[in-house]
Amino acid sequence: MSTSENDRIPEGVIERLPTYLSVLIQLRQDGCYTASSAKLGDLTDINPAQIRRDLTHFGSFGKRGVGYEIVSLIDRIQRILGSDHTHRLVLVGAGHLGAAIADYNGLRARGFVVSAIFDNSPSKIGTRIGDIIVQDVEAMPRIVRDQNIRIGVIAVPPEAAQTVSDMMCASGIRVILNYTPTMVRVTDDVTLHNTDPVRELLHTLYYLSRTESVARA
Amino acid sequence: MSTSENDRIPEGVIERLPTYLSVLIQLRQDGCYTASSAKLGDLTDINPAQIRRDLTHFGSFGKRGVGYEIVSLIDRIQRILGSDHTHRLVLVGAGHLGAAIADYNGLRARGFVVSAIFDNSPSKIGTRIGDIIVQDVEAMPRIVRDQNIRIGVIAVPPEAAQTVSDMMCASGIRVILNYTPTMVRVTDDVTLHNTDPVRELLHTLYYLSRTESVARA
DNA sequence: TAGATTGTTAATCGATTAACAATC
DNA sequence: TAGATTGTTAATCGATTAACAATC
Repeated sequence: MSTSENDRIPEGVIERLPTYLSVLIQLRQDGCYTASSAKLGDLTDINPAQIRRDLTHFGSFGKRGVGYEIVSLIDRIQRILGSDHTHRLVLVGAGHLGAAIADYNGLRARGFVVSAIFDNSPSKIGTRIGDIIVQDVEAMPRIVRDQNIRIGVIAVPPEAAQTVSDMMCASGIRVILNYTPTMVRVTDDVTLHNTDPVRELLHTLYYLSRTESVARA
Repeated sequence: MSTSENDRIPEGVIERLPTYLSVLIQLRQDGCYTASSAKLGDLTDINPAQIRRDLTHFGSFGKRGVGYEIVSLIDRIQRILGSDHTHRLVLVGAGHLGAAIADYNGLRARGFVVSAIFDNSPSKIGTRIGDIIVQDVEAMPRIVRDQNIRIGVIAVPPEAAQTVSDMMCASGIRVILNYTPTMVRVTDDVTLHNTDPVRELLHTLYYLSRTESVARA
């Protein structure tokens, strides 16, 4: 019964890997060469034992008495996640939110390339965002298929989210990042990730009222 | 040992409440009056038993044989989360992302009001976003204190995130929503929520490569 | 009453953590 | 070698779920 690669990996582990990656990249930029699980734990608020255990799901990457070699661990995690090569994505919605996503340099820095931007408004179609020309959303399915693109980002008004999602599912998109508050339904072979600022605010609000009750008491 | 209110509530429960709220609001808009845990489970992909159990942490809101009365459950959850009244927030960063957040109607619809928008660029200060005039970020601490605002949203370039976060912590902000990829450090009395599109993409990427390996096999 | 669905228990499952031998 | 830190085990902790009696 080996430690690595065989078992199904808990979702929590996968969720933490990008966090490790962020911290490691920051550490390397700060000039560090190695990092112990204690240091990573301090920076991420994750228990060091858990970090070590998470990593052993994929192999043993550290040196006892030393820690983890940052560059090589970055490389390992990137390979695990599949971010060791470039991924193209399509973006639907050329409003402020779409523009914010397209402008965001961090995407390219981490291996994501916005291949095309779509909108359905004649006032948007034909305009540029960065160096990409906004196209009619009707052209999306063809481009997704032709270029074999698997990631789609939804940044349209909430009413249009389900329609766009349906188009993406039908076109062969495999991962959807939905920036809309609408709870969209997707086909079984598509992974959906919702990001709703309001839902996040509501969640933190609970803790806000809690700490204030405590302060009152 | 009563069922309600006393025990510490698991974080997972609190994370799911906003999801229930979203679905309930959609159901009511669709003209429904009651919803069973089975129906909610279907719409949220959450196990019905878990939904019932989550709710009993706070009381018993359903009618056996009938389900949950939607309006009253919405009301209950809003009270639990503290979203039964309006919350003001400040937004720092008047770029595309800031504009997208400020423009977003869903905020107001769920009880959040953008009280002020700040930037540090002379080209932004004095311009309007919606009906709010962008102010110099230097004015932020005073306004937060004077208006007793407890929620801050960071939508600035990554390099500036820690500085803005520090200012917010020092001003008395209690909840920070960070839309920057930078992992900021906050004081102990502040709740931080990070939203990084790249981190979310990386996370879903893992499942992408997985399903494709399976397809190959 | 009969049918439906909750609230709740008890069993399962899985994730987190402390501890330590292995080893750099 | 002595000190440090990993990899890994075993114990703990908590969350999920199935099942069903209570009850609308």
